[in-house]
Amino acid sequence: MKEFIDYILQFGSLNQQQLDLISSKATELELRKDEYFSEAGKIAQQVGFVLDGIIRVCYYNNKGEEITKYFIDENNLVVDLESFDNDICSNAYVQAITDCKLLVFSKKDWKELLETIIGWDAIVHRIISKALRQKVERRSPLVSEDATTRYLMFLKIYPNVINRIPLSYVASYLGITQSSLSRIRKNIK
Amino acid sequence: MKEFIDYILQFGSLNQQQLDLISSKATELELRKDEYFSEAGKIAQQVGFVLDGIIRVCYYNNKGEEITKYFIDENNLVVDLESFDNDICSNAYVQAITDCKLLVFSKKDWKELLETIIGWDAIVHRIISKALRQKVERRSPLVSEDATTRYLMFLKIYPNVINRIPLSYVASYLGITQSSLSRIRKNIK
DNA sequence: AATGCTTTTTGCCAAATGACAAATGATTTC
DNA sequence: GAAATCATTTGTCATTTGGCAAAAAGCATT
Repeated sequence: MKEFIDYILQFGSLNQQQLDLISSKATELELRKDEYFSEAGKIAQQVGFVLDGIIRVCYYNNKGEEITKYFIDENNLVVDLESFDNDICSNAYVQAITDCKLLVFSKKDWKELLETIIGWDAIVHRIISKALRQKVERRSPLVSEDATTRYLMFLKIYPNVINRIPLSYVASYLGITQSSLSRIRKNIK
Repeated sequence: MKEFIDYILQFGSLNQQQLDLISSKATELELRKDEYFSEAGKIAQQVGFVLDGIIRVCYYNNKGEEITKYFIDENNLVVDLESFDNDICSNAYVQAITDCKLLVFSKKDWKELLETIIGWDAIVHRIISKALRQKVERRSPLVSEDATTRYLMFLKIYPNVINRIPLSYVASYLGITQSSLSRIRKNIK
């Protein structure tokens, strides 16, 4: 829980009472490797915070290829925002790719907190904005780079991820094939 | 001006008095093809709204290649947000790539409006969030696609742009060379 | 219409990446 | 610890894309 409080307080201040109220709504959730946090075709019902483990968000393009949009590792929020906010079906899978431990908030509790705690929605706004900006900054620049550079950029952005997840997921994030990535790694070492 | 009011009102409601106040702070700005709206190394000082013309945002990667991050066409906001909000030097050029007509707000006026008009900051929040989401949705998916598909995706996203700007800018947006793009176009027709 | 300037297309070849299959290595299960 | 399963590496070849330079096309100015 401390991790989550520290995380929040990076984006604004809240008093102890407010923090306690937020804490009281959080429950722990464990996900096994390969389990889904939320799924395409369903409406996202919860907000999570990754205490331990790695999550990925992926979808299938119109050629049926599985594309990993991004990874979420420890001390980050995980929520399928478009679906959660607008109560619409998601088109993405949010999947644990290692065993994970999360804090979760139900949609009901989350909305109540937003209405109850003064300043909380401003903090959430900042958190979401930063997450969106990160998404732009992280994957878009890959478009202009060759496969080797993409891999090196990945290593910089997710330094704690590479040894914990299958190579194929990294390849599908970078937009290259698994065998290309394998060869690239051989050349770098 | 009407265009801008209509744009705003998509994101929330304001009364006539509030709209008038906003309008009173806007000035018109014309940019000739190739002129900059804001530049790398400087601090963004204004928010713009494109009435006519096309703008692009670009930067140079560490190989010195010019990369177009995105285009902004009519009836969209243009602002180097990171720089504008945090008063830090930008690393991107915001450039008119056709002759442009803009509405602009000075930073001072923009901030005053945010403090004065109830609900305006919520609207701005929504506008910015949508713009960020668009950026994620538009360029990131290109990573997973081959050059032809990238070009087709570009045509869908910016249907009014292709015939008005140099091919080289499109190529630098799609992460392919100009000659490849030229060949791809030949094959599609 | 001739001139210069910019943009786009094309040709040629090299390099990078993909597709597919097989081999190797790692991990889990019984 | 043998078998089965899954992940990674490697081989071979085809395809795509890049690099570079020249030609062609388009545009503006005179």
